[in-house]
Amino acid sequence: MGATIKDVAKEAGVSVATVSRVVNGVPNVNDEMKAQVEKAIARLGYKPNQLAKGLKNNVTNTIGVVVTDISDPFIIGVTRAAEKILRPEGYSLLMASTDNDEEKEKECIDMMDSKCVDGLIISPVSNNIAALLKADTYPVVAFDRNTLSHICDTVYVDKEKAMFSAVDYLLKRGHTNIAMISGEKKLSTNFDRYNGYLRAFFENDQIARKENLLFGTFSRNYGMKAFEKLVARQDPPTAVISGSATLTEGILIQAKKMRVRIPEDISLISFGALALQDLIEPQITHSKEMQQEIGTHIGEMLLSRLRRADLPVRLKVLESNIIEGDSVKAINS
Amino acid sequence: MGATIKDVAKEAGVSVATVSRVVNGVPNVNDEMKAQVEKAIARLGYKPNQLAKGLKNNVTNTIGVVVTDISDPFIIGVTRAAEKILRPEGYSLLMASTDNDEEKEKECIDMMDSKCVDGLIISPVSNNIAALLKADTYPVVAFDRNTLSHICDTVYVDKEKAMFSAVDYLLKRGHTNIAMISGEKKLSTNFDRYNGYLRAFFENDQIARKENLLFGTFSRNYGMKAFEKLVARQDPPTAVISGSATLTEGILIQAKKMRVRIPEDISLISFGALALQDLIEPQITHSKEMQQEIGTHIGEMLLSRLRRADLPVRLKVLESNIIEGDSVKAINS
DNA sequence: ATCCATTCAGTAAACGTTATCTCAAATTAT
DNA sequence: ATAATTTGAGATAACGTTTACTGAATGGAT
Repeated sequence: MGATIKDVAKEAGVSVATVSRVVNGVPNVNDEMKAQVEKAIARLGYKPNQLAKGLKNNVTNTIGVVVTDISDPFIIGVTRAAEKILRPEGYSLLMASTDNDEEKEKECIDMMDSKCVDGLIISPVSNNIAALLKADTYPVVAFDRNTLSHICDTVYVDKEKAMFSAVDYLLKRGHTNIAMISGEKKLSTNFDRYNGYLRAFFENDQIARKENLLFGTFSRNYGMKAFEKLVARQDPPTAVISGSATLTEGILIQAKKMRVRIPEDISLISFGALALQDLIEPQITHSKEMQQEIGTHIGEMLLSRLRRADLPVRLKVLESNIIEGDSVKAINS
Repeated sequence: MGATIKDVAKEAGVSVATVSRVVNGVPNVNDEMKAQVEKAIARLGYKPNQLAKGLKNNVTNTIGVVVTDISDPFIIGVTRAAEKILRPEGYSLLMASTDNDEEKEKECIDMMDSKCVDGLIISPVSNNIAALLKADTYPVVAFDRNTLSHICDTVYVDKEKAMFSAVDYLLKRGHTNIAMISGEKKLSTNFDRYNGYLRAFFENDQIARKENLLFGTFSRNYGMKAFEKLVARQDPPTAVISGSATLTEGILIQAKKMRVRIPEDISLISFGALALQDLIEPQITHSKEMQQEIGTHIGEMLLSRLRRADLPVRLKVLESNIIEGDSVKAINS
């Protein structure tokens, strides 16, 4: 334990109230005394205890971040962008991974709550945490899911539309046997993808086949396994849409291993670019992940709500375009 | 604010002391009363306020992580591995990026201090933060630097040896014009690289040239710039050693752009593998980064010291081998 | 010279816990 | 039946802050 306010008071020969006033820049304190206190503070290296401050003032200058995995590249990109906004305002980030486990997610939220964070950034797993998250009590910003958009501020990319665009793009180029490989089925973001997929088929007067929709986890491993399974089918798809950059990595590794050429044998569209896009053949046609934009919006939404709690609940929907590469082959007759 | 211990006491018709006893599993409390209190807790959804607990007990169950950039892949890998060890023990991570700025680093440490973290994980920037970091007051584990190894527990990879191995490997294959591209010159990890580089030349009876040592930042951008500069020289190096995976990415991108073939035109060894190693031609000869091992050791060291403060200061040195790929061409006569 | 504002600094209660100290009641030993 | 011990639960101080309240001293207006 470092020096406390009491030590400073004694050292400077004043009361603790005076020290507190000096520290917090409250007016009505004599210049001479102020100088004396400041000298004592410097001498003792006094730093106010944020725990005590938090207890008294209900302010911790800490923002909780509850996500599936703090080492997921997409999550990190988002978090880092949010940190860039929040740190200059004095906030630091308390991070916890849920590993896509609803039980752990509940624990994380409870923990954040009992550590009295000033706000929370969350990409929810469970579909019924609305009750847990007392979003009316403190600022909460959700991202990458839209299940909470009526409860708390939310920023997400319109995945329905992005998926629609991707499927439409493929259908227009003659593909109809189009597989989609994505993460956990229960996530709203995957329900959106599903809807976009169906709508594109519907609008193009084509029939979607349910065995072309593969859900697993957003991991390199699942990308490999799912792709392997697809290729082994009697009627392998002519095109695959990958739900995340991590999945795409797995798909590409597996394709290389099985000597499946992209796009000659199978076309590919990815949600999210690869970290090393520039070095890889072919360039992958993809829909932008927009980590920066998402993180920045999260930071700004949180700040504005920290300043004014009575704002209406906001929903920021970002749109993602398809960036063309060379991973799609047209197979029109 | 949720319910406090007082509310629970009132609800259950007992004193706060009794509630506290129930919550903390202190014996000597009547079963009937205990049941009553537990019911009240459930009814009110009471969760102990960690701020108050921390103030009273000097325990926050929070570990600070002070690193150059929380979005650096190496740092994240390490942090995530440490989290895997620490979370099950009830600790969460408070993270802050220093951006390699000594001033910011000081602020981060002060902040962690005033937020009363139970321990600190740090990869220091400044060479004289020993005074700041009261490592005798609370557990500190440093990594990726060895400047603090006499002050606090440290885990790092022997970069001197790794660099020696890399340079030796190249010299033995006929290279003598060997460039090294690395990050910030002031970091101890780069001084170690420098020493390893020189020792390899010395032991092989070769002369090292100072213009072959390039220091900048651990970023993709610097990798590109530095490589461009090297290639443009009158006597471009026949081999390049890259100080990190991020730098290697930049180097490869630049090489492709300039149509420099690896290893035909220039050989390459990288500190750290690429995320997509498997997809890239050629396979890059590299020295393992060992994020997992580092993070795990950090977590374990921290835990053991949290349990026993009086352990001697420990230094865990990991060794990294060269993994051969196809990015080095022998040029022996 | 008296009164009223002002300015400044100290006292103490409060934030939500825990733990020590009491003390009453219940149990055991005589 | 009484004394000695054990058990169970309440009151309260303390952790390090902030802030409303109190009050002394100064200064200006009458």
